[in-house]
Amino acid sequence: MNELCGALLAADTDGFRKGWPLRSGDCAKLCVKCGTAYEQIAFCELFHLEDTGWRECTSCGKRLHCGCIASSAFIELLENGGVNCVSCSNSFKHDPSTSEDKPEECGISVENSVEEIRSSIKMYKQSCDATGYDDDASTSHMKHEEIQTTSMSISIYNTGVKDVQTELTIGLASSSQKPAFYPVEDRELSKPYSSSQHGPWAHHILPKVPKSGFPQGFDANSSMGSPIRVARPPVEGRVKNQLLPRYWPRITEQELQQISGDSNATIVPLFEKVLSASDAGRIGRLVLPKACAEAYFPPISQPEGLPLRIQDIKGKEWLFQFRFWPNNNSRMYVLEGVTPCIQSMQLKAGDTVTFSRMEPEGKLLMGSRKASVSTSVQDSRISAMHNGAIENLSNVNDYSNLLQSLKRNTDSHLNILSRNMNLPIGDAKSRADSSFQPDKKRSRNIGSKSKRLLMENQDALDLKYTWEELQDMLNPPTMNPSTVTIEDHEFEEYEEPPVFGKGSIFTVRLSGEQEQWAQCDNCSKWRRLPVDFLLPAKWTCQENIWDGSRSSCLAPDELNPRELEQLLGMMKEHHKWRNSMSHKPDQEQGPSGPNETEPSVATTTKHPRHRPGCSCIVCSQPPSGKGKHKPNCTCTVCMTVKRRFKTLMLRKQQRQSEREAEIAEKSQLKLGPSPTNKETEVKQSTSSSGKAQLDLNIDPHASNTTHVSMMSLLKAANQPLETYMKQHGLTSLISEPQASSGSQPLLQASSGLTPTVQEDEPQGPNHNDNSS
DNA sequence: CCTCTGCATGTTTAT
DNA sequence: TAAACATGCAGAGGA
Repeated sequence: MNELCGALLAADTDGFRKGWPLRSGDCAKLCVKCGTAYEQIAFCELFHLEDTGWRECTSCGKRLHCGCIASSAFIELLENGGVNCVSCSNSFKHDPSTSEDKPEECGISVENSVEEIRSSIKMYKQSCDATGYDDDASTSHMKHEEIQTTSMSISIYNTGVKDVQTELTIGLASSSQKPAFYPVEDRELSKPYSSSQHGPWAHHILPKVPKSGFPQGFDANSSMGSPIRVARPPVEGRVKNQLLPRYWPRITEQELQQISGDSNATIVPLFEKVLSASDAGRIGRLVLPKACAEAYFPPISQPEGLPLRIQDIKGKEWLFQFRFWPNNNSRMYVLEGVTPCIQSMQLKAGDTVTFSRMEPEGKLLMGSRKASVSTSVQDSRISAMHNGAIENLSNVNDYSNLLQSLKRNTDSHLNILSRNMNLPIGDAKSRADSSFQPDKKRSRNIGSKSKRLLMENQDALDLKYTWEELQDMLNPPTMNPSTVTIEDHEFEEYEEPPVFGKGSIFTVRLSGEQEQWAQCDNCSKWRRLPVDFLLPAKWTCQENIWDGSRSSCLAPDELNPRELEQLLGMMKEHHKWRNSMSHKPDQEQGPSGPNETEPSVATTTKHPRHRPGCSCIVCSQPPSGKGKHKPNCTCTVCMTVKRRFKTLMLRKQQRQSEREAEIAEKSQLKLGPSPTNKETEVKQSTSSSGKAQLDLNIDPHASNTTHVSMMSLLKAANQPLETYMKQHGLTSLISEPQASSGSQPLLQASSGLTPTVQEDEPQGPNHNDNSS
């Protein structure tokens, strides 16, 4: 039976398609011609139920039959032990012991009292009277005597609360005479999924539109911003299933008016598609969603297809070739010859083309929407939210949070985009706009299909963060680590995970002063920071404690556009340089540091993985000479050094204890010949080298230390590092042999302006020698 | 050599 | 895992 449903319901009969929200195939599951009931309800008039339209009984696993059950009220009922399916009227009383449903028993079917239902219906009717909304369409199908069950959705506007749409879903189970009423006005707002997938406007289910335009009672100039109609397109023709939401037309009032012009024609939005790079490219082929093509365009049996006339919003008629390619036993529909039209509309990848149909003549119409419209609408809605314009929404806080989260994500995305693409934030925003899609699918994976839109050139690819760079962004947790040994490798173990620090840019002024630049996560302005400041994952102007005049997002940017461009250019060069370094791992740069091609970004000269701000033990070492930190300095760098130094001391003591225990054990046993000195040496060397692979804190003096008490170590660890080093005649935390071996010399940046840094990583085979 | 055309293929998404 | 879709690509044809 199901296979007939879509086609039959598509018929313009009995007013089924007169009402906008209640359209054939939406909630109705009866053929309007024959009255046959169909069990499958692909959709309810609730939005976003396509993935929850079927719901299994939590006890028996039996599938219930109405999309309405996805509403929170219904789920609640379900969880309370049972529910009447508004589709088949069967009630399910769950018996977990038998895992069998008992249709003959009525479960908790309806929570709303009859009075509540009547009241709501009355409210609905009053609303219809007040707004002129004609409910014929919603009720006409009820005239069918054969109808046993159905459900309908009613959208009510301005029912006492300004700009708030109250959406009611009424399920009628006529056979059992048990109407089920589910107020679901909170549902959309409380479901992050909804908005993340379809944008914050997605919950607007607009009632019917007599012609073009929005229903009476809907304030197009309201603080809700530009009204966008998001409606599932009609189910008709050969479409077997509902279209994917991403193709649902989001038509603005302005667009509707543009399309319809002065005519009295009714505009039926069909579908829309975000242009891919291929679509917008010169090849002139627009790939049509299969379901849309088969649903709304003329049927074609030959690959050659047929010419199709489509009128744009300016009234200009375009002739395209609508055809298909055989593809994997399927078809791929394309509209050929769209380049002139695309160019005429000045569309590019990321923009959206919309397809509508003018009724009654059935002429196909083509509209477009620049990608930025979506964002601006979103923003306007956000600002509306912030203005409290819809504060009466019951779940406004959640919704607002959601929107702000969305915006944050967007901004964050823009920041990354700006950073990665070497673009001013405005340009990045522009590009992001072109790819911004509120669909869950797209937001879920920015780097997927939209990647092709975002990263169009090699430069952008070059600017992706490398794994090493990401490592640099890992800020160490604040807790002291414990040390675990796994297969001879020692690891610092933190209770808290490391966090990603924010990326930043390091520069050196002509005066020799080092600078770090970071971008505010709120306003995207670049702020100057101390070079040794470890950026957290998120950083805003408010945290700019070093420059009171720029500790607010309102403060002007310190960089003019040209300087910003230079800064980003430096970053780009820096990336390139680092990439080239990463491709030549064995090739060390000379002691003079970076070559001519290296930008003036201050980095270590020997190891591209390190830079000022890096938290590794080497980079954390306070700079010697000029700018040396004070012994009691509590800056992040010094604290990190102290912490690691303490770890080092503890580990040294532990190792010494182990060694002593081992010797004691051997001397006790005396069972076999003692290993020769050489063997012992080899053994220790092997063991040590094994650990040294990952040990950042090897103290070369450990082997010379005969006995160190824990207390003395702790004492040493707590005293200023300089004091300790002075007492032990140390000039560096790195071993003297290491420092003098020539394989890992102390290095200065070419400019001599970066902090003294040393490698803390194994650098090839020689590394083991240094630590043994 | 360039463009067009049709198909193939890899990627992403839905089920 | 299958379907949908974006895009690559080889061959044909024309400038």
